[in-house]
Amino acid sequence: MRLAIIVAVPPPERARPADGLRDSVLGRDLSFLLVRANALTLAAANAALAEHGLKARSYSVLALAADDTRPTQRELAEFLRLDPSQVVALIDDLEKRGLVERRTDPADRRANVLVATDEGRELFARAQSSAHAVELGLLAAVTPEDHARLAQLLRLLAFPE
Amino acid sequence: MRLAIIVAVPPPERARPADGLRDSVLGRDLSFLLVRANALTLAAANAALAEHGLKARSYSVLALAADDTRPTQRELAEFLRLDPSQVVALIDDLEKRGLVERRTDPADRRANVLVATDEGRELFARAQSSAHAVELGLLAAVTPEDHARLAQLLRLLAFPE
DNA sequence: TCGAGATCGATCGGAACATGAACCGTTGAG
DNA sequence: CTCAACGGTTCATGTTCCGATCGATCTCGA
Repeated sequence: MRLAIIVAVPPPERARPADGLRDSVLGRDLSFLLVRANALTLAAANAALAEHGLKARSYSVLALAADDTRPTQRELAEFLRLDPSQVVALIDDLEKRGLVERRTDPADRRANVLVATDEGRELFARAQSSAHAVELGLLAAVTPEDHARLAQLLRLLAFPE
Repeated sequence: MRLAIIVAVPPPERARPADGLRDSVLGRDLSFLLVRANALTLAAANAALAEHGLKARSYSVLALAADDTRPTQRELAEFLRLDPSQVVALIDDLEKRGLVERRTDPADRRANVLVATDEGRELFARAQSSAHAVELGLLAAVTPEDHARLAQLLRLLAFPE
């Protein structure tokens, strides 16, 4: 008798624990999707980079130093969307660890140009393969063409003319 | 003579101020593109929401309250990728402004379920149209089909099975 | 029916991070 | 030569993150 009554209640009131939210207004909001995708991706990247003593930020700085574009700190700040004073701390750390060097730009002695040491390049190579592995893991459900398309579309958002 | 020597150096050493970085390793890195796209988008969204006294976070909470999924704080935290203790502060603020109410869930009296007041719904409607306008502005260079595709791909990243 | 253990929300404190003013040495224009 | 602007640094401030803990409530097995 009792059981019958319980079964009779049709709408489970709250069936899905948290998944229902995914179909809400926000689930269609690009800004929200960006925030959430970014949060998950960043967490995964930081976890993978931790074994190399890096985080996403220091990894980015090291990447640009290991590349042969010799960026000034100002350029790094603009590119990474950081305050110049944060770049100082980031480079201080990498420099203390011997991964990176500040060279004063001969063309403008106010500016520091960032270059990686050999040790920095080696560490970066190792970190990069960890990072790539993570990226592939996150995109397991995405075809290579869509992967490229996603990057292309994100570039439009990340670098508006 | 001197001039000749200087002119003889072929590579301009640093031609492009900061744009050269875009073509570096990172420019192909999905995680980095996400970070940067997210930073720009978030800044634009916050600027647009400021006139309504909201930020991206409080806007998201309000959106889910105004929707009729009656989320618990726990669910909000998981969905928005925030610490539960941060959700407390977010709701405190919205509740103080009369936009939102905590109702103890009759099915589990430990849990609070969040609902928007009429005033909250009205504010959300206004804020939502600001948010949509911004989103369209950011995607000016993207066709509607690509817009949809981008959302679809981001959803895969934001909600991995 | 009872009690042990888990869960929800709230609160607090310390760590990490963001933001902005003030500084010094350097640069480039007039 | 002077002076405003700029790159890098430092510091103070405010914001956000994250873990530990608490009281109330729920769940499950004995």
